[in-house]
Amino acid sequence: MGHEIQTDEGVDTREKLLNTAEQLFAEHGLERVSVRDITNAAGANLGAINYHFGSKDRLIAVMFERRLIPMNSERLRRLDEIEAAAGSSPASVESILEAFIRPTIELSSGGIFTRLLGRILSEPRPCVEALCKSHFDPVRNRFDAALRRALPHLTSRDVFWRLSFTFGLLHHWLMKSPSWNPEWAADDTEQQVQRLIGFAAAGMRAPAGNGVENG
Amino acid sequence: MGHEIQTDEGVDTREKLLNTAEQLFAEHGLERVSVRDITNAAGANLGAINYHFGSKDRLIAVMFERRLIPMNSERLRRLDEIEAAAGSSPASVESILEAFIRPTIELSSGGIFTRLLGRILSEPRPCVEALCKSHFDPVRNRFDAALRRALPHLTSRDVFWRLSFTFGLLHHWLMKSPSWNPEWAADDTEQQVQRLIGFAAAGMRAPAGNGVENG
DNA sequence: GTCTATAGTACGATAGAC
DNA sequence: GTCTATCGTACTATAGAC
Repeated sequence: MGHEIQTDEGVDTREKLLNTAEQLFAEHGLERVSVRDITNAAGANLGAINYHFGSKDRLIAVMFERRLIPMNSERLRRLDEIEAAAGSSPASVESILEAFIRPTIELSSGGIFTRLLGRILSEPRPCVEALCKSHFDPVRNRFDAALRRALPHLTSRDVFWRLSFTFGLLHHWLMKSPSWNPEWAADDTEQQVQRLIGFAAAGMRAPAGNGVENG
Repeated sequence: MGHEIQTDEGVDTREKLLNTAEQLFAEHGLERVSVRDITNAAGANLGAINYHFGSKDRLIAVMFERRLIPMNSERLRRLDEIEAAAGSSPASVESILEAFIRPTIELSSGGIFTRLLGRILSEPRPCVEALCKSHFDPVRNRFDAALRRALPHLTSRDVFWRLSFTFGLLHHWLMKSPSWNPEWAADDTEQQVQRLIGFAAAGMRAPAGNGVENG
């Protein structure tokens, strides 16, 4: 890795630690990357993470929120926009799903954060589970409500499940998109978005289940 | 579902270690559970895992394969069966998906293994990634071929992606089904299977993407 | 603000008594 | 086959020189 002659003018240590942590965590997971790994790769000293963030957990929280908060804001902004445009009629399923999915991909910093996000959503680290829940629950509730309006023939339980499945396929895509299989990287971003939306929208519009009407 | 009064005669130490490890790993992940955690919870001594399995990695492999191998065999057996029953015409999308999904749930040992499987599929532990790949790739290829026959108007790339999305939503369901939200547990097994199949089949049957015909 | 040294703890694995 | 004691290593976090 490069020698930084002038650390002060390029990227400061704190920023460099965040970027390095993001890449290492995305690749190897939160548990298998130590603060030593990060500080070494960032060209900083061992104490740097504790000086700048206080602990490994707080570094993770800062690294996570600096991208997730703008992403969720953009999701909600887009949803507000399409609902306003739709006026009194409900927005289409496709447009609602697009409001969720497109920011996931467009605000992912070239794919690094998509993988990190996929990783983090699966990790059992206690400090992270609470973080995910607090950030995702309000967003989920907003999209759930929008989809209930778009699919009034479904019970709210149907919508709940189908939204969960949608998050699931997106989550899996986040984890695997860059590396798993060469074919994953063959389409461009726009094709990826269209494939995700097309599949999820069809699932959302599937015929309602038989007899389970307790939503 | 018998209770074994006599630990010495009912379940031997090796078996007890496997069962205890399965539960702890499913709950907290492979990295955050130590061999000490397992031997303590199993009422065995610290050396037991190394004596019976040689290492933590080998314990993980044995624990994983004892359930995954029968599960994959059953998936392939069911797929063979429905393809034989369909004769020269292709099997339906729903029946193919059911052959994959139903063994996942029915051979999950009351939900413990579903969560462990979901956990393990996300973990970056090197020994596990190779294990997953070697067990899943042949099964995936068989189902991919069956779905290409069932959906001849789709390109093979379309089928590849849609199958990936299907694995994704199933993976997410594996991870979250028991605990995440009280609503997840409200349906019985048969309803879960039908919801999963209904959503995935609709996604599989979605209109083909526009202009991307390079499969 | 940067760096070194190190405290204090937990880990996987092993040796050897029984 | 079971158990205890322990080795060597790696970790997070901190203290203190510069």
